[in-house]
Amino acid sequence: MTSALDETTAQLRAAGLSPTRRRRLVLEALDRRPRPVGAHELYVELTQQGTPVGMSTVYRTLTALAAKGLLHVFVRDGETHYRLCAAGRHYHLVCRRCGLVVEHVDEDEGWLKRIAREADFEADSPETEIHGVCGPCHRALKS
Amino acid sequence: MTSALDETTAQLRAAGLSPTRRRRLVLEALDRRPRPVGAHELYVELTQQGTPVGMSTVYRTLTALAAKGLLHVFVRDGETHYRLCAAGRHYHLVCRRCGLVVEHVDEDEGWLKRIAREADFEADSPETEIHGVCGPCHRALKS
DNA sequence: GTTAGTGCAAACCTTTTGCACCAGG
DNA sequence: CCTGGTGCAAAAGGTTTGCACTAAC
Repeated sequence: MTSALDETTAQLRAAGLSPTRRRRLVLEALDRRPRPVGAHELYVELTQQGTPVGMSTVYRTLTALAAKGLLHVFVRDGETHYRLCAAGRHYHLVCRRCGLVVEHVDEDEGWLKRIAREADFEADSPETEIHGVCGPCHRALKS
Repeated sequence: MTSALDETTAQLRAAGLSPTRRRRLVLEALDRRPRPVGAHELYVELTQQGTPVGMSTVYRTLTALAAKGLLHVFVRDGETHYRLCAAGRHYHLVCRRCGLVVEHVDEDEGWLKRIAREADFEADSPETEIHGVCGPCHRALKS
């Protein structure tokens, strides 16, 4: 069966993008990644894996997917990185050492609302970024 | 009296940077800004105000001040922006419309610690970023 | 066949760097 | 003097764009 392929196809359709070969390959590559990827790295991966893609296609696809809300965007060392995102309210914990991003769902839904109210903000995007060092990296640094 | 000048001088010395004319001017310009400024904008401001400065000096000064912890760094539309920062634990609320950044001190010190613990992170930098729309912008958008 | 997608190369923009000059102690 | 700061111009990324070609319905 071709469920993986079908799934990316469905995702693209749901986003209102025609499911072309390149787009599916980009989405599949993203699907395998635990942490945000830069356009160039993705380009190299797809090219080496025997799928020639133009840089512009990579950029255009990533931009389109992000605009549709399928990807989260992170900036790391002056380079934009993208990662598949879960829907719904959650926070992002970003490791500044290895770049890992953990999506954490907080049970205490009221916290963000309270902060926003106190600061006179509409915190419409719950994708709050918390920066630090992930557990594995922290333990590696201590040793 | 020249207290303003003295103050930037003191800030620079405290940061371990010799208080040159250019650096003081950069710091003073930042002091007048409620929201993060990009290097180019700062360059234009200083130049128009009759103080010729090289772009490289602006960049080098901003980088140095940020490295010393005197400035917070934000990325907006692919351009790095800098703002004088308060010391101590606080969150940043960033308006995606006007770029305003509000520093909010939360009384509930435990929240961040709890999130970090649950996600196995060391949230060493309390300068968490919350994105949204500030009150004035939100009201402007509704009208 | 018509419309959307793609590749290439050039352009763009922000930021960094090399090097000669300058300033301040 | 001598060291660090500065300016200029060039280079270095990363990203976008114009245009001709291709592919999919």
